[in-house]
Amino acid sequence: MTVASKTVSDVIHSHFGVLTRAEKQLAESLLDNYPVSGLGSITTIAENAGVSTPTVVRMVQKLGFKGYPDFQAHLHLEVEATISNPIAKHDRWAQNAPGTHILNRFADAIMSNLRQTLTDLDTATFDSVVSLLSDRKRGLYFVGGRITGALAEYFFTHMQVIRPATTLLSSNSSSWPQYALNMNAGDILIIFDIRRYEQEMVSLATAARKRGAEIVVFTDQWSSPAAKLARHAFRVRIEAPSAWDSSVVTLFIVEALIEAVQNSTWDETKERMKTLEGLFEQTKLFRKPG
Amino acid sequence: MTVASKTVSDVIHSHFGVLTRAEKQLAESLLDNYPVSGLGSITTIAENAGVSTPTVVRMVQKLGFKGYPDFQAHLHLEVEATISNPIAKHDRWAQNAPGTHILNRFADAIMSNLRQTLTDLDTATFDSVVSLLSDRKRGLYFVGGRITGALAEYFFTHMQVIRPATTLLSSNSSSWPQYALNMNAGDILIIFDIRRYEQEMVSLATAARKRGAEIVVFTDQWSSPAAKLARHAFRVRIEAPSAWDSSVVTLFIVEALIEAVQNSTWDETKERMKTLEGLFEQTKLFRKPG
DNA sequence: CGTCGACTGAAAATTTCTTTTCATGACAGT
DNA sequence: ACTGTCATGAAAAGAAATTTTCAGTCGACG
Repeated sequence: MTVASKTVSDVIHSHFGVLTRAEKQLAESLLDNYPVSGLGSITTIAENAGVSTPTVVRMVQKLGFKGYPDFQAHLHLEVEATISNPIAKHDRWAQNAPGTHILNRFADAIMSNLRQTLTDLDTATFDSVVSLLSDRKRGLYFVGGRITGALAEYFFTHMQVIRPATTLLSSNSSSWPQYALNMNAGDILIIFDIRRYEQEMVSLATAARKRGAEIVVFTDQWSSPAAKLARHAFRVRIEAPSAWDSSVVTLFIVEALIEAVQNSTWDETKERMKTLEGLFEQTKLFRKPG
Repeated sequence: MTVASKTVSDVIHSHFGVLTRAEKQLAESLLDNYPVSGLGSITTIAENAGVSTPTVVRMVQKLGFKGYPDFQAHLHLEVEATISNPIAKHDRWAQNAPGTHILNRFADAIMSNLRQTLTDLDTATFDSVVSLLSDRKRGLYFVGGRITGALAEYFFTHMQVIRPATTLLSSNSSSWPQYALNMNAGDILIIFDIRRYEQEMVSLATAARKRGAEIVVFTDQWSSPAAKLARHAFRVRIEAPSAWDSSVVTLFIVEALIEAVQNSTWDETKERMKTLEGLFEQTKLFRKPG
């Protein structure tokens, strides 16, 4: 008999009628807190159900599995399907792109990075950072390195629209001490530092901490040394089929943060954005009169 | 040592630094598709990671577990927490109520954007742009708007490492005419222009065309007016569950281009990068003597 | 009341998994 | 070049799990 695409739960239900007393007892136990209860060894689940191990073997064979390992393999697949995310199953990308094309390979890598990053990412961390960034009493300072400078700038540009008191540090580290000097207790320093890590980031972070600033770090899975000084750190997967690291997932998180912050302070942001729109229009008029 | 309430994932991360090569390899394998990948037997996961079973045992002990069964028991508890308690830490990718957290909704949107963009994208266009950018006889000019300026800068920073004759135009449009004046026939102007489109982009593109430059445009699905003047245009999906447009997929294409260009001119790029690395090192020595 | 058939778990047999031991090879420091 | 340290996996030893065997139990039915 084949168990094909039906879930283990389905199979148990459909066979419930032909099960014996001890087997029904076992089935109940398995369905209770399904499918996690089937994760352990045959001994464990036999004990939990209050039956003997041979009963387990007989039942899974009656259900159509080859043996207990086979049964458990099916269960594992189900757990995986339950836990793992929707983006895991991306079928064919661009049909016109052959499988080996760089675009496809890149897409695969980015998918995997995104999936892993989100798996590791604690939503509580994310939410905490959002509320930190939403607090208008705190000044925001953004800094990035040679490559990540663009990300810092992107983040900064948006936050500057959303709220006041945002500053972008030049990517030239010699000016950093002056910025640190201006920081007040409760201010936030957002650091982008992925390998190869910049030496001066640690000094900057230390100086900021001394001034009482909170630190949020965007780094890679191997963690910048500056992350040790941070209140919150985002460990992003950055590997790509390339000589360079990928910033795509980092940008993803930045954009999600932007939206979340904007959303949490919408009432205040709304007016601000309207005013700003007006200013932009005015600037254009100044430059192109008529 | 106790591993108490920290998740296995946390423990792996916090120990990542002290892991050896094979152990890191194993850790990667475990974190990939965590926590499901740790469900099988020690033999299975060792095979999946391409390491020996003793390595597995040594690592889990190094992580503070009593042995593999202990390690797996913790993992099982986490799986249980994940599945049976939707509000638990791992509720992202929510199985029952998909897309409640902003991260989920963003991920869905980006996935969809990426898929659609790749479906619409002609690989021939991509490859043509790669060969244009790989041609060292052509000068490269990058320009972006208020928001997209960061993308232009990111692209520029990488290309500057890979090849000579790259220029980043200031995002202040008043200086653009001077840059246009310097362009030669065959040079390439890479424009980032997504809604709301910048008026001056068309003027710049027109001026560049007059000088004989080729134009490559990154725009959105509604197309910047500058795209009409372009040799090649990337129409990227930019919609996000946000008041802002998403640049994630644009950055994706930029990174793919960077890799493809680097790859197609690796022999020349190699030496160049080595020299550059040396220069960076030297700079550091200058800044931090001793 | 006796017989039969089916169910069940104890225990043995078997298989698989986990842990330990140990030889090898790589590498840093002398 | 030598030496000691460490990482690694093959293989053996040990432990546990899985499957099979088998005898005891129970109820159905004559």
